[in-house]
Amino acid sequence: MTAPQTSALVPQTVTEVLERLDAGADILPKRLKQCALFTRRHLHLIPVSTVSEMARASGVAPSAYMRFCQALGFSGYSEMQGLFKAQVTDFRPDYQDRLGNLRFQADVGTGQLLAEFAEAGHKSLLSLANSVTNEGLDRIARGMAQARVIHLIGLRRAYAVVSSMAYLLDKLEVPSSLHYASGMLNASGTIFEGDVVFAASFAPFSPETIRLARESSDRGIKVYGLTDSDNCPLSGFATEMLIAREDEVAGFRSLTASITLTTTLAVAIKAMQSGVD
Amino acid sequence: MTAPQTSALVPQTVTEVLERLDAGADILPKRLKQCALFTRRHLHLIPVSTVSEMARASGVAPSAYMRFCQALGFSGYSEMQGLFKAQVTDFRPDYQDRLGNLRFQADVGTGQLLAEFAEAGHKSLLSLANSVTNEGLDRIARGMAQARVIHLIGLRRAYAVVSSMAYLLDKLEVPSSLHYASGMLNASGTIFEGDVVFAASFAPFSPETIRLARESSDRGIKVYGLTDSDNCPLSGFATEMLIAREDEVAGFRSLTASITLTTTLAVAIKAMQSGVD
DNA sequence: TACGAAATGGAATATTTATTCTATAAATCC
DNA sequence: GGATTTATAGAATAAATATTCCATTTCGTA
Repeated sequence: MTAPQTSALVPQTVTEVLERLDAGADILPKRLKQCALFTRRHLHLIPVSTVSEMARASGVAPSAYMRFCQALGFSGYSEMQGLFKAQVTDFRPDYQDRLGNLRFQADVGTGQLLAEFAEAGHKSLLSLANSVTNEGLDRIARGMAQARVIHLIGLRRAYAVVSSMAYLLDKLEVPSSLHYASGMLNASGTIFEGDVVFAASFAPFSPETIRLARESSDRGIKVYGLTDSDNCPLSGFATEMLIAREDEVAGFRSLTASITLTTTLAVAIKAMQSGVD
Repeated sequence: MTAPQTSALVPQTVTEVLERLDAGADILPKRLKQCALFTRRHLHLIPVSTVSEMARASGVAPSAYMRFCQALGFSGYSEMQGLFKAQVTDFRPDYQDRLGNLRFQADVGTGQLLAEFAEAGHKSLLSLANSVTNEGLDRIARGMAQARVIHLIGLRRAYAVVSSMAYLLDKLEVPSSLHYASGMLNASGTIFEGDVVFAASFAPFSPETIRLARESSDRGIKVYGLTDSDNCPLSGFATEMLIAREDEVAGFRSLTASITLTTTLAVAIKAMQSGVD
């Protein structure tokens, strides 16, 4: 075994790069330390950037960044970039052969599954624009912006949707209240005139959600609904409905379209309350 | 109002590219259709591939792929690649800037806002394929599939993510436990050997999440992490990390990539427990 | 402060990669 | 079925990018 060189061997994994980056933070000279610092926090830029870009972003000359790569053990930038590009390239080597049968079964790997869900997400987002009209969304945002308090209701699959909305509305300082399952039986008592209800319910529809929304509606409270189906019970009495269909993979659906829609809605509500628009 | 030309203009968004790709599938000549087909399913490869690579993967000559880019409305491959690289390169503004940004661009309508969030969703899904490797996801699914109980931890923005995962795992009959904020101080007592922890934490990172995950890790429990940043504290001790970056609109982010990833993960875990794969 | 060693930035060079051109092959129309 | 347009693949060229070299500066040490 020869002298304990700091580098010598070419890093083979991202983990190894990280280790050398952290180790080098102390011993590297000024400019190279700058490179290490920036690179450590922007690893994701490596595959899509040129040396010059990484150098400029790190605040050094291209040749300095070059020496930085070599100090890490690579022959140059290309070799380092190759390691990071491989992360992406290895992801799906032979997709085209399997087009057609996307069944979630034995021969389908995990990466394939992710590719399928991503694809389903793209489709869901594209169809979102078709089912949601500009004016409808605008009316809903306007209606909800005038509420004293926005009551959010959603169970099961819809719970994540309304809870993300609750988080965002809270951050935006829009008064809202997230109704949990346990408190729903008598939640009616906390909903007053001037409030609005935003209820999300996907097929098969939770009776509790429907009931609470209907009770509110009966008392003259405006109810806005979000669903994934044309025959949602909410549409029988809701002031206005939103539809977000999710493409499915092997019978499973993500929440891409729904959460994109509710996120938009929350931001639009805040925008209107701020007097703009 | 003039007729909406199919091409002519340079696509400015991923959404537009997707639309033209889907439209062109019918009208394009043979080789260019091959390009469209492959590219549609491998959008994430564009930023890290050369024309030759994309051409070879599509089964055509480089010059054919070149014409394909031009048929889409780009001047060439570089221009198309630039659009996809930009998504990674784009700089994310700070938390404090959000309301300011919102007011600044509030003259855009609600429908425009939805289009922007949809576009951000497309980008996030593309970036997901860049940061998650086939093998990494596979290892994680395998590791979590062997757990006695999966403990889900996530606060604030990450809460919706873990709660949707909890719902799905429950439906799939995979033993899991969702940890809420209030119970987290002594939650350590409910996590035993043979369990695994799945912790989600986005910048700025919740100390509670990190602490509970670290405590578990110190006790020999396997911890898997989900974050949106290269420098998440979890990566210091987690067995394995997942990164899901979300593109943002006016400083606001949806949860498209994160939930797509966790949905995939849940289904993959179940698949492994069922003995397939 | 003066010396040597190490580090730096910009310019020169080599390599890779995008793009265009052209001859040949299909497809389409009359 | 021949003529004309359109598509294709490979070779030639142009552009971008990585890499090296070297004169100059900076740093550490005596």
